[in-house]
Amino acid sequence: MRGPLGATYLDLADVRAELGPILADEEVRKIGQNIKYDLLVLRNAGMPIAGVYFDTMVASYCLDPGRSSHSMDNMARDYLNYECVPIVNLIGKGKNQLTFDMVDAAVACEYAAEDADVTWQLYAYLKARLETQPRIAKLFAEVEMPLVSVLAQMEYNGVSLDTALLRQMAGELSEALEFLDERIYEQAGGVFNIDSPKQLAEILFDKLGLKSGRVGKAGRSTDASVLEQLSDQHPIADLVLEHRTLSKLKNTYADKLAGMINPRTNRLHASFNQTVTATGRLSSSDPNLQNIPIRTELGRKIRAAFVPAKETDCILSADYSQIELRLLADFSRDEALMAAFAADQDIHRFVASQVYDVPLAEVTNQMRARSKSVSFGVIYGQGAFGLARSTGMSPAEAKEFIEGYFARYGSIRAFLDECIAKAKETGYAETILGRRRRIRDLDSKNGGRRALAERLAVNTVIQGSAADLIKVAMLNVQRKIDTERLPVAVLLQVHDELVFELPAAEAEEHGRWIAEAMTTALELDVPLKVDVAYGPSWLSDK
DNA sequence: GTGTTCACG
DNA sequence: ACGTACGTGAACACG
Repeated sequence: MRGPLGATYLDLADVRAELGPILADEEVRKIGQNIKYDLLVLRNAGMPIAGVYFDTMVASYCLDPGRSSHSMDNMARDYLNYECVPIVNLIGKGKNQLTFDMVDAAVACEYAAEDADVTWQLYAYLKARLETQPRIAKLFAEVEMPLVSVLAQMEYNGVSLDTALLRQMAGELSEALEFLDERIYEQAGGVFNIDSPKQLAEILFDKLGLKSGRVGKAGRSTDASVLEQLSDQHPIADLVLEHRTLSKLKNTYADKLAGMINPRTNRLHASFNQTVTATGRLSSSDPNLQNIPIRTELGRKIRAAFVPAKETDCILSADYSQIELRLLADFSRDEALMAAFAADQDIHRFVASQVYDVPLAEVTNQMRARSKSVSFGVIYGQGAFGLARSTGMSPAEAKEFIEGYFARYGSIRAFLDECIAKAKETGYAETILGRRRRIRDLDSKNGGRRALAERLAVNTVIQGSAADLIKVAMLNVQRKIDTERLPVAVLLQVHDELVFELPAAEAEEHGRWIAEAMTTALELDVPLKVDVAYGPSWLSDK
């Protein structure tokens, strides 16, 4: 057939008739590069795929999650010593770029053939490498490959948004910002671009003569921590902080989200990326739905716009409680910590009572907050300086507190040391399911680099194991939805949380099995806990 | 394209 | 003396 540009192209009905049955045949194993994309494109073109077997992008990620790119071109260059024909040769670039369906079929065929050939060769190469690493091969075959289809389903589901609410919020934010603009210009004695850190620094530190703090490559920092320091010296600091908060909310969320709704489905279909992070976590993009505000009252309201499409449905969220600390307790086998989780104690209160050596009832809010900071700090490998900064303690106090913490939790110290020792010995940090991240610089003579490597060795084990856990949970949840044909749609994964759309009348019932599926995803010696909340939007109180 | 800033877990 | 908590993605300014 002839297209609008005179190019020949294939008729969709012909393609569907020819390829549809093969693609739908479970017995015909599918090998591809970034198969999630094909799953979505072909499903939307009336050709659902079964028998998803081997994704070269996902295989490469399992073998080396720290690699900067798992694109076919990049892998072909590194693994096959082959330079692929750049797609720009076919479609050009910039504003006159074509889409692939506008390319003449004969030209497209040549390109597609290279694509298939290179993917096949990558498959052979990656399969052989996987065969030398049984745990990674198992992780790939039993977790990551099945997850491809789950993520495709999530992306296909998308999420419904209350656009009127977003518009209203954007309007209110605009008004508040205009008001703030005027007051900032007043305080600054002139108009400037508040969004330009460079111009803002000139106003603050040159024109108004405030004392500058940290300096970066591009000049004096104006970030939130600096502005907070300045807030008792000049009223402009708080105004700028407020301006930053509001413009972030407006530009990144209130204005943007509605514009990304697919007019065909009336829903927002983000990407959940499986081959991006070094630790095994997913990432989300276009838009990122893993960083929707929650920490402040105002920002949190954005979540009210994440709604079910039908009035009879609801949004249900299920999140792991203290997942990383539970893993830390399990890995370190610290008896007191394990007992505290077994008894379902408020873990930060419990730790505070032990470190300060006071009865649970006498733990103050400050004691609890400090213990919470240290526990998080442990997971990230934080030192006394960092703890001091995050709690407001003096560095000496912080140092003392950390010493007290490890005096009480010697087995945690031992676990951290073991993570580092293992990584030094093997060159890898390894998660509960055998996912491996290469850790360099553990022997570096540069103290800073070595310390960073040690933090990575620890953090990767914990963060990566939590990622393994929720991936298994997602597989179990989607499997049950499919086999029992339940009216439940998985919408989002936010690292320790899954978000669903389901009939409001059945929320209790579905919440029960979802929590069960999540808590039993992996067998640990520490009980896992999942909090479930549901309501008319993602805002729903917990 | 890079740097800064800030949203999340 | 040095930097100083892990993992992400996006908007904006600037050259």
